Amino acid sequence: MNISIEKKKSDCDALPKGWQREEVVRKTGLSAGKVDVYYYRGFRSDASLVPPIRQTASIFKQPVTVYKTQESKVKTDLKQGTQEKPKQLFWEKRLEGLTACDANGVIGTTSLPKYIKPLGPYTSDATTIQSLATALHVSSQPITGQTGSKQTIMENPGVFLNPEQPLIAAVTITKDDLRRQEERVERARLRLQEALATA
Amino acid sequence: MNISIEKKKSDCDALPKGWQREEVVRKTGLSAGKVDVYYYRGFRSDASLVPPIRQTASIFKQPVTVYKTQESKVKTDLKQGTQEKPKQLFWEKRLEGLTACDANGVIGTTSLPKYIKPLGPYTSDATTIQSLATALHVSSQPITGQTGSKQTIMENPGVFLNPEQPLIAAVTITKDDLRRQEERVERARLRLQEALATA
DNA sequence: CGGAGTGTCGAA
DNA sequence: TTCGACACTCCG
Repeated sequence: MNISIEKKKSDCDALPKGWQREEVVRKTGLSAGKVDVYYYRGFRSDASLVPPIRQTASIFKQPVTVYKTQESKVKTDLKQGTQEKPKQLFWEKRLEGLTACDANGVIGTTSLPKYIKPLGPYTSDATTIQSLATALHVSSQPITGQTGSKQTIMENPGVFLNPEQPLIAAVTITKDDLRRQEERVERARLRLQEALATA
Repeated sequence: MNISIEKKKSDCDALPKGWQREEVVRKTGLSAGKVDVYYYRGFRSDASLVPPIRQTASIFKQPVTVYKTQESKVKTDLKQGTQEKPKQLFWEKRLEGLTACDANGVIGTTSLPKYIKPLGPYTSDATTIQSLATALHVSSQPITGQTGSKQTIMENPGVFLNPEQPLIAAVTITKDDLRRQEERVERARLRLQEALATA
C-alpha cells in the first residue's frame, strides 16, 4: 500500500485553464522536507488521435512507422505516466500551403464564415479550417475556440493558448444561429424525402 | 579533418598515478556548452592476455566462448577505443582454494619467500602467488608490486590499487639479492655441465 | 545528453 | 526563516 502525502496534484484557479500544479517534497539530503512546485499542462483527450500524425492535410490519423515517446521533452511536459505527447505550438503552420489538386490544378478552395475569426499566425483561411476540423475530429470536449483574449494568447501562447481548442476566437452561438441551422436541416430532410419518393 | 578543441585529456597531478581526466563539451541540446568531466585509467598492456580468462588456476589465456564488450560498465571504465576491459577488483580471490591434485590428493603446495608481503584480502599464499605469476606473465612492464601504502590501497582499492601490479607490497631488490641469484644461476649451470658431461 | 532530484544563495 | 530560482550531480 502506497501512502503518499508527499505528492499533491491539483488544478488551481489562479492558473490558466488546463494547467496543473504539483508539489513534491524532497525526501533526502540537507534540504529534505523542502517543497518543489512544478507546473505543467495535463490534458486528457483520446491519445490515439493526437499528433504526431502524417504531415498531410488529412485530419484523420494515419499511422507512422516509428512511434516513440518523445525524447526531447521539456520539464513541464513530463511528469506522470499519463502525460501526453506535447503538441508543437502552432503546429498547424506546418500544413500551410497544402492543397488538394488534380490534373486541372488546385481544387476545393475554401473560405471562412464571417463569425469565425482566425487567431493564429496564419496566412490563409485554409489553415484555420484545418485547425478547426482537427479539433472537431480529435477533441472529446465541446469546441468553443480560444477563450483567452487575443492579445494575451499571442503574447504568450506557450502559456495561454489552449491546445485543445482550434485557433479561432471564441465563437458565440446565438439562438438565431440555432434557428437557422434547424431550418437548414429541415430543408435537407425535405429534399431527401422527395428524392426517395421519386426514386 | 577533425578539429577538436572540445576534448581535453590530461594527466593531473591531483589524481592518483595512472588516472586521467577528460573534459567533453556538450555540442547539442538544451545543455549545449556544458562540460562533462570523465576520469579513467589509461593503461596499455597486451590486450590478448588480460582477463577474463577461464576461471582455472592457469595463468595462460584460454579462449572463452562468448566474449563481449562489458555492458554494465561504469563511466570511468569507458572512453576511447584503446580502453581495456576492466579487471574486477581483487579478481584473484575467485581463484582461491583451487589446487592441483592427483589420485593421492593435493600436490604442489607453495609458500612465499619472506621478502614478499601479501597485500590483498587473501587467506592463502597460493592466491598471492597466482597474482604474482599472472603479473609476471601478462605485464609488459617491470613488476614492482604495489607502490602505494598498504593503508591507502586497502581503504580505497578502486582508486589506488594499481591493477598492473600484483597484490604484494613493493619489493626492494638489494645488491645482495642479485649476488645470491647470480650464485644460484652459476651453480645450476655447473650442474647442467656435469650432467651433459656424464651423459 | 536529458531528466529527476538536491544544493545554494540572494531577496523578502 | 522561508521562498524562489537555478546551478549542479548523478544516472540511465
